[in-house]
Amino acid sequence: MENLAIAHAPVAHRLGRPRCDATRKAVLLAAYDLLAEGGLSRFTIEGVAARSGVARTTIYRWWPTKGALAMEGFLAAINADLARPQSDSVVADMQALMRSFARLLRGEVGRIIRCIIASGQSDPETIDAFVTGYVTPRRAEVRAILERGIASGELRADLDVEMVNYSLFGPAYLRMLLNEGVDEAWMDRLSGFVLAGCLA
Amino acid sequence: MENLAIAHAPVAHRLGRPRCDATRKAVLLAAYDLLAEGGLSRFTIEGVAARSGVARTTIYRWWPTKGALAMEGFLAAINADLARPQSDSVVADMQALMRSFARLLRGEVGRIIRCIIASGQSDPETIDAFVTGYVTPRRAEVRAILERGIASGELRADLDVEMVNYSLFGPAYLRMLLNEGVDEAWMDRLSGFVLAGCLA
DNA sequence: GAAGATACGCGACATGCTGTAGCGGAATGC
DNA sequence: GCATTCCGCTACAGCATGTCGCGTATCTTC
Repeated sequence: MENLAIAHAPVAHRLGRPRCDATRKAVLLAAYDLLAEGGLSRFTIEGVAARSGVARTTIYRWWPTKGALAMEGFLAAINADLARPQSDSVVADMQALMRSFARLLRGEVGRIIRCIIASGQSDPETIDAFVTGYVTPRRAEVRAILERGIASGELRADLDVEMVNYSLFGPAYLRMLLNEGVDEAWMDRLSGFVLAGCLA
Repeated sequence: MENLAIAHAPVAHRLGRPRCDATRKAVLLAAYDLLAEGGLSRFTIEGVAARSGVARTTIYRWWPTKGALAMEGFLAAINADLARPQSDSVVADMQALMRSFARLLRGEVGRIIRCIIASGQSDPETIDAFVTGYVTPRRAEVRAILERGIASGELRADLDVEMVNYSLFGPAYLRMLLNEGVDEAWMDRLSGFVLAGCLA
């Protein structure tokens, strides 16, 4: 809930009344809740205002678009709930990570990610924030695991790490967005398929 | 423009004035145009009504949701513009197909697909229609190519065809949705990576 | 302590889209 | 001719958006 120096940073203001942090947090929490409960359709700035008890005009003052608000509410709420196992086998670690990602996509967070991607299609800045604040860090984690595997000789030395990343996450996102379901069995099948081609 | 017995079929009406097909086509064309021009944000039923010259109430009578209208406008307009090469090499064929898919995603159709996926996130029926009317047929084409490769011995006999499908299209969709760009060079790299693991 | 600056809540307003309803005219089958 | 259905028109209520003042609260600087 604290990793949010992204926008509206405190800036060590010099003049005037400082921004009320309780208000800001109430807005972000309400945004997250509404997102998690009702999806994109029920997510409105008016709704966030009503739920948070913050004046609607205040929200308009600080967040430029609905998407930006949703994004920040999301980023403010996610705690590192993705498993980060580290065993002898990099393949096993990746499979565990992808299984945990599948659980994530099926739950509350998944619903919010869908909202963000959806509203980002008509608002590039939302997508940028999502990529910067969420996707890129996750990719870095995967990259680290894979490079560990390369270093240990478990994986091919000439492995295209970025493509492995895409081949694992791309299908998962797609299945979620197309309502095809992201269960652990399917995810195992996918990671099995992709990682089989990565072995040394 | 004719493959549309999906909804509102003619039904060989027995009584009353038959539905005006020109009106229906005008609506679908306007829907497609608005989608292609302005994206999801500028796509409204009111806008479609204004552009098509059809009364707004008439549109409400025939299309249940905005998403359904967008979907049908899209499906009514796409002609088979995906390359369907058939050479000696299944790998080359797949690479050509994916390149052509990359071009598609970068163009007008890509923008519309983004709209459909976006509005589908708060409207399951839109996604269903998209999967049924677009995704599934395309998957079948890929499956046919891959099975040809298996039969000819070019590809592994135990290949998980469905996972190849996902590994190729999943990343492409994801890159498009995340505004990362789907250029042919990247697509070649992806298909090269995936198909390398499919060889016999 | 006073002045200036900023944050917040409140009320109001214009705008646009949604979704529904009723009416009248037009086109069809019986 | 008649029932039936389609279509366009007008109207309406509802809701969300985005902006504007205004009054008040809270902070820094002098």
